[in-house]
Amino acid sequence: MTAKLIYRQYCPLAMSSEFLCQRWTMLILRELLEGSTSFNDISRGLPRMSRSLLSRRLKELVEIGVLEHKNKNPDQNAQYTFTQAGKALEPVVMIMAEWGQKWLTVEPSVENIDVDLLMWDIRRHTNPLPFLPNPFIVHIFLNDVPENMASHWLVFENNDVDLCHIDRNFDVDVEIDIGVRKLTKIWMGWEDFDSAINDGEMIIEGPKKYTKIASDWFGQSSVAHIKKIAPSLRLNY
Amino acid sequence: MTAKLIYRQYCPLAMSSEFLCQRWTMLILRELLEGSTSFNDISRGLPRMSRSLLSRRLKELVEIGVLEHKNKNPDQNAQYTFTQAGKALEPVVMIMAEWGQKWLTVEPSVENIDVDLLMWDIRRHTNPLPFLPNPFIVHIFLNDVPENMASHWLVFENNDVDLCHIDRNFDVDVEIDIGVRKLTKIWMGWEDFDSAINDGEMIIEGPKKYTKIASDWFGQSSVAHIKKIAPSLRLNY
DNA sequence: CAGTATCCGATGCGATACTG
DNA sequence: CAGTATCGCATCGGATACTG
Repeated sequence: MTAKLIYRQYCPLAMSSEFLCQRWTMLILRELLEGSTSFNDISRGLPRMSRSLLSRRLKELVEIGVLEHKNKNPDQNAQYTFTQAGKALEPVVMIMAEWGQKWLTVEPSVENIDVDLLMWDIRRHTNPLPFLPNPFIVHIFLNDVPENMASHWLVFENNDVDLCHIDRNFDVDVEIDIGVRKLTKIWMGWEDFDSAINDGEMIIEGPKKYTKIASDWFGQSSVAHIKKIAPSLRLNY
Repeated sequence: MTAKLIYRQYCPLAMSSEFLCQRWTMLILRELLEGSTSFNDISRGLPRMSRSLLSRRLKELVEIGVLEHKNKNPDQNAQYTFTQAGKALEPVVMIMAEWGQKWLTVEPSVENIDVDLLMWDIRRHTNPLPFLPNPFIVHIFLNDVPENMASHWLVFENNDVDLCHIDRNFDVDVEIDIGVRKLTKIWMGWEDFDSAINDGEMIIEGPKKYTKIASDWFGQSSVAHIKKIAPSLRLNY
């Protein structure tokens, strides 16, 4: 490793931690696991990380042998992918995420939600079901953020889903009206999709055949299936 | 948390990482899992960590709710123990350790072994078998370190094992002569106990009924059972 | 033994600006 | 799009000294 070693123990946890527990490293691995491969996509998932630091971390991970950097010479399609050893880190990332999902309070994290990050995150977990029309347009209106950040369109097309922030005069199929914190909680599995509709905090309009299975095509976070512990037992990190 | 938040994402991996991936924190958890509960014992397992930082980290972990601090008022037997949430971190620690055990090269870590740390680590995994005499004294002589650090005695007594650095004129039952790096490798499961004896790098003397089952009472690291990948595939962290 | 307060120096990191 | 170099400051953490 290019960086200086801190722990210098023969214990494998210490060795792993020397680089895995560097700032941002676990989250970079998460981005890769979520499917991002390009520098800009990874960066988009880590908006509070400086690009220069991301560059350094990726380089370290490549040097160590966790990642590979392909197509870096031709100026097209450069991408970071896991090596075999890197792929083996998936359970490490997942189990740490699952622990957090189960044990941590959510209140601090839903203050000051980064809207773009949330929508980016949602998009990559949507399910372009064959049953849906092509294209299938969903307009999400966030009713509690500044107007210029409120509208987002999910464009299900050709078995893929695009995210758009500008109104292209879409022929909208389904309209969703919701607060950004509520949306986060639903997407994370912290609150129930249907009960949000029933209590009126989420308004969803469109042909019933699409709205009634909205939770299917909308998707959820990859840890949404992990149940949280009772609120009184949750930790305030 | 008293410290400032870095990631500020609603992602549970990010939330967990806010404190789990602080410097030294994973290793503190390891110490607790290895059975240490007192400040000094924990510190002994982390010789390169300053006590003031350990103090701060423990305080943070207590504040978050991962640890409890018992008996801190009376000046006796103060101890740190896991809460329910903290105990649930065991798989997180283990899986990260197991990944390291499987995938990382060992060469950097066996340069400059901290002898006291190794012996401390060995002691807490020894097995005081009922079959052994009481007391049962093992003298370990490290043949490649400065003379004043070479001798260590394991004292199996009353179903417990003590570690001693001073010759108390012990009535030694078993004598072990070995290099410190070789000892580390055997203890970590990186090399085989018996083959080390056969190739002469480890000399063990005493009644055959004790020496032939030496690997049983000597014990091994808690990740020694995880097999390493082929050397050519290992990562240089 | 079981910590804690203070001090100050190293370095990690973000901001900015730049290249191909 | 895909990074990299430089600069300067904030903060992290080690050393030291101290307390109960």
